Amino acid sequence: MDFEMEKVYNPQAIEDKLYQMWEESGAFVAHREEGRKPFTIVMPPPNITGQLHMGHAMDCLLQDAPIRYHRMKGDPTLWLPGTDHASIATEVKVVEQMAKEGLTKEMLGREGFLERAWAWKKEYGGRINRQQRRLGASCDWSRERFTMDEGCNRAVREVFVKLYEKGLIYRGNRIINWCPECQTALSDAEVEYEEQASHLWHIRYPGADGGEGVVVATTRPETMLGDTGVAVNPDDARYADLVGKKVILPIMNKEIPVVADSYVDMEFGTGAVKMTPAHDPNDFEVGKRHNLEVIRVTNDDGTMNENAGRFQGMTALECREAVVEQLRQEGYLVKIEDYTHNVGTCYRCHHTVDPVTSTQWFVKMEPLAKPAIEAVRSGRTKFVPERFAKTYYNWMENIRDWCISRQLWWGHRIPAWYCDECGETVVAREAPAACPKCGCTHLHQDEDVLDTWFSSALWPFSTLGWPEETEDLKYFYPTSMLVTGYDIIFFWVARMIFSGIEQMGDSPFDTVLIHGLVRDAQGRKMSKSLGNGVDPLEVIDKYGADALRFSLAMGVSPGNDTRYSDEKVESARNFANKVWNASRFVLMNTQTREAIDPALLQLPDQWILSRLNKAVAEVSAHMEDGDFGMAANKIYDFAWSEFCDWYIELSKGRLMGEDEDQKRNVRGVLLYVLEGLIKLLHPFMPFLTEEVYQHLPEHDGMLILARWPEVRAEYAFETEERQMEGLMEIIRAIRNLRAEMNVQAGRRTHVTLIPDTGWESTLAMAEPYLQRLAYASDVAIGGKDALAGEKVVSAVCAAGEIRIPLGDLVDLQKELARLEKERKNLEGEIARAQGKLNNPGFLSKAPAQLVEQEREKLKTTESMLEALKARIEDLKQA
RNA sequence: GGGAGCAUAGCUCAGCUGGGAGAGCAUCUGCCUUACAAGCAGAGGGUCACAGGUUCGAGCCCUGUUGUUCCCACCA
Repeated sequence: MDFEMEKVYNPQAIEDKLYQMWEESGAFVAHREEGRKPFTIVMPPPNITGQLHMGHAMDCLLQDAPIRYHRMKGDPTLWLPGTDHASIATEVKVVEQMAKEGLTKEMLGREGFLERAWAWKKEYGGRINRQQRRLGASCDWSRERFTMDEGCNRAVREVFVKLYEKGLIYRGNRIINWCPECQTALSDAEVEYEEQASHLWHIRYPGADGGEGVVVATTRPETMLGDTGVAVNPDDARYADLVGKKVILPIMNKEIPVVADSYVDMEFGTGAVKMTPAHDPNDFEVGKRHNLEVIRVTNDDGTMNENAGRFQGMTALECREAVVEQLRQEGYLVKIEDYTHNVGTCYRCHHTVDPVTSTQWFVKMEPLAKPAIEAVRSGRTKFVPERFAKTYYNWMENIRDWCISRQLWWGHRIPAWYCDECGETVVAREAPAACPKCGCTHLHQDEDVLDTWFSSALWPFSTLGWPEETEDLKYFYPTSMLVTGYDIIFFWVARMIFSGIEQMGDSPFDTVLIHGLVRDAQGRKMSKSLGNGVDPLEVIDKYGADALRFSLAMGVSPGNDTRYSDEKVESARNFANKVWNASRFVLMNTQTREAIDPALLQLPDQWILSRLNKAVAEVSAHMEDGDFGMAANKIYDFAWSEFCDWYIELSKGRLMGEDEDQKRNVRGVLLYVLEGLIKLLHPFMPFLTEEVYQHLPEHDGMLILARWPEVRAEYAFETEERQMEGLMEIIRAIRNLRAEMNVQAGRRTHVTLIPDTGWESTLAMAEPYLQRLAYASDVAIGGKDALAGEKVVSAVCAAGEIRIPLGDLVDLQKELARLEKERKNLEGEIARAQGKLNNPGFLSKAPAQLVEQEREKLKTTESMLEALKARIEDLKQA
């Protein structure tokens, strides 16, 4: 051996070095090759708010594996990385950071605040890049983007102006979700509903004519201060007389009308609903139909405003208590019921959101949603697994206009200017010099920024240079695949699809691969508040990046959640070590590359070459389907259970033997199979496999640039595979006999084999393999009367019968019992096979191949049973 | 209210278009066998949630039931 491979694989020693080698070599950089279809993934940009978590590690693996696979297949391959400014999330973090220094946004001003935000971006954006490198992400850093870089800014302004000019972006006063904590509007998607135990307050609004009036039920009594009407169902006989009349709003002591609207459900509550158009989307709609006044009673910070009278300044909850108390005192409170309902909360800070009327910018969704739905329905873009398309349709078909303005500073400022003189609104790509209407130069820009998802929606083409007609854009758009979690289908996937269709004329992806969440060992969501998050970098420090990656791939099925556990990573780490040591073994014996001479191949060689062929075919198919869990399992199985457990052991005899031709040929096979194996494994364990590749004799550069293995027709050995399986069964049976008889591990025993018809030549060459793998001192081929009169243990396999003379170790009764048990097994199997074959339905309807297979099985089993019975008879006579 | 997922070995989960139930971990037994004790060999362990149905044949397809998780809607 002309190098040192440590006995235990040590990832820490090599990972950084290899990543640096790849990056410096330019191996990750994509090249356009006209006329060839590229494989492209645009990375979902992580937020710059913090560091990567397990979900990112999963994301990373599920993109890096197919990227590396396609690169090895020789496709022009681009994985474009980047980060997201994450408007509201980052702003919250920066504000928190400032608060520790006693600073507020107002103290710094817009400019000063943005400076701090950019400093934050520099620090955390850089940190995320380093973390991705540690995970082994083979993305093209030369094309790295940021949602607020100059190109993305241009794209955002371009889209905004185009949609505005088409009438698809408008400004209006409507009900929106207001977060009093973040002090900004939110889109519907940014509101999370949480179930809360609360009450249903029944309040009497007496008639203005001195009548009884109505009793309304509400979950938010404090909003009554802004009530401007009461609605009942037009078909409700109970209130027919009241419609058109007025009732008195308690506390405020003002008259409000009773209106009839079919929105009201007669069955619920009292059948009469108080109308607060300023604070409820449904009331707002009803109010519009009946010309009800809109009175807002809260401030932006969530406290009550001047319209709340003596309650001004209280928080909503304080106000609720005070209002209820006054109602009680004045006799208007009829009853209080326990009631659980869902309360909308802000997805960033989880404070209760306040639905309020407010002037904001909106995207008109219906015209955009239609073609986006069609793109998926027609199959242009496929969701994998398919069921997520339903989630997508469901959302898109019921979509409401998208509120895109945010009262924040960190983000893309809305490209709208207002004339101070005439009030004209100007939407433009660049700041206008003068008002186009009145010609004055006194214009001020809209203070608000855009929803962070507005820029994310453009990511698949803004990153490729749009609105510039760049070569990259022409060549790489539309992209091949999007990989992301099911939690952001609404936020992001849907919006990218309609934006791509609107701006580029085509959906941005061929496939949307959806994965599940990584949960903790108990199946809980990883979260900061629970403190159960696992830092991928700590896992990498402890077990290596390859182990983490492989553990994420193993046993996952597409779209399903997985649990993280140290045990899984440990198991993957053990596998890495196994492959490392298998490589070490092969390389200890291989200084040069030996050509394989087909004429010299023996049964085990043919078997492993044929098995590798099948592994290559299966893994390739799974990589194409995006079923990386299946691919990883297949590789694991092939590497460990076939190559290591069997072939390496089977190779040792010849490797250490005298036959130079065989020695050379076995080395050739070992190296060929090892090389195939590490190539299959490379998308999952890039570091380990590259390191091994670097040690291969006469290797051609870097594994990352090497070609994906092929299925080779000359290495398809069906018959030999079956013969080898027969031999393996014999070896397992001997090991089993020895274990059951408590034969000392080191003690070699004579073995006699009695071949079944057709197995003579296979068993004739079994001796060296049995010596090495089954502790045989020697192997004799015998007839039915072999070892007659000796104390033997025996077993029957498909290939033939095994007899081992064990002298005094043999307990006749025990041996008989064992054989009887085996006989029962065989008889059971025969009964099952016969049952099938005697069933006319099976014979006529099952595939012919299957029937034939069943017949073969029956024949073999019958033959085994016959041998077993004879053996039992012999024993009984003795 | 609508929709989706899951229910398989003690635990975590695989199981492709229906054709004799698998892996990892855990457990038990024996091994430092010259790649690997992060290992090797052997063993035990399952009414595939329940009830029907389709089929020659069902873990897989259909219907229903139960339990469980999630998403959407938001009747105050």
